[in-house]
Amino acid sequence: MKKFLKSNFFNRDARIVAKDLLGKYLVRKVNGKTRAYKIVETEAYLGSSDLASYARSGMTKRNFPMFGHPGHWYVYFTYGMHYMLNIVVAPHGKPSAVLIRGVVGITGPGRLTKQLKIDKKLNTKYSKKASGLWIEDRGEKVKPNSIKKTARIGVAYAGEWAKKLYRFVLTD
DNA sequence: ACGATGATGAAC
DNA sequence: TTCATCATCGTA
Repeated sequence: MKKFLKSNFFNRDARIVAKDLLGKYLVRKVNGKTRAYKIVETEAYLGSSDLASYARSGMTKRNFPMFGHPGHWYVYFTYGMHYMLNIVVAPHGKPSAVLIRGVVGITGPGRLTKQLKIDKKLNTKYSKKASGLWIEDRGEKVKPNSIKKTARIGVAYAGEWAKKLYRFVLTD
C-alpha cells in the first residue's frame, strides 16, 4: 500500500511533521529510474523566532521558499559545497521547514542530496511525482519507543534554541 | 583531530 | 570587507 503524502500532511507543526516523516519513503525519479529511500533522520526548524533557523533574520534570497506553501521543497546551498533538502511545513506565511538529514544507507544531509542528485532545480518545486521527488507512506508502522529525540546538529550558536530536542532519529 | 573547501548573508 | 555557517572530505 503506497500513499502519496499531500499538503495536508505537511500543513502541521514542524515538530509533528518531522516525527511523522520517520519511516516514510523519500522517492526519487531520475533518468527514468525510480528509487525509494526510507527516512530515518529529520530535524524541525520552526518560525522566525527559532534562532537556529535561517528564517531567523527575515526573508532573504536564499530562504524565501520557507515562507511558501506546505509541501514544497526547499533546497539550499551551504558551506559553498553542499545542498540541503528540506520540506516546507506549517501554515502558509509561517517560515518553517523540516530538514531531511538521513535515509537508510545514506547518513548526512549533504551526502543524501549528492547521491539522489538533488540540487537547486528542485527548490520551490512541489513534492509530487511530476517533480521527480516526493514522499510516500508505505504503511510501515513505527514504534514510538524506536524514535529518539536529540538536539539539532551544528546549531550551537543558537543559545536556548540549540538545546531543543528537534532532531528525530529512527533507531531500528 | 584539524584544515580546506568556498556560497550566502550579516555584521562591521 | 571580513567573518560565521543547519557539512564533508582529505590528511595526520
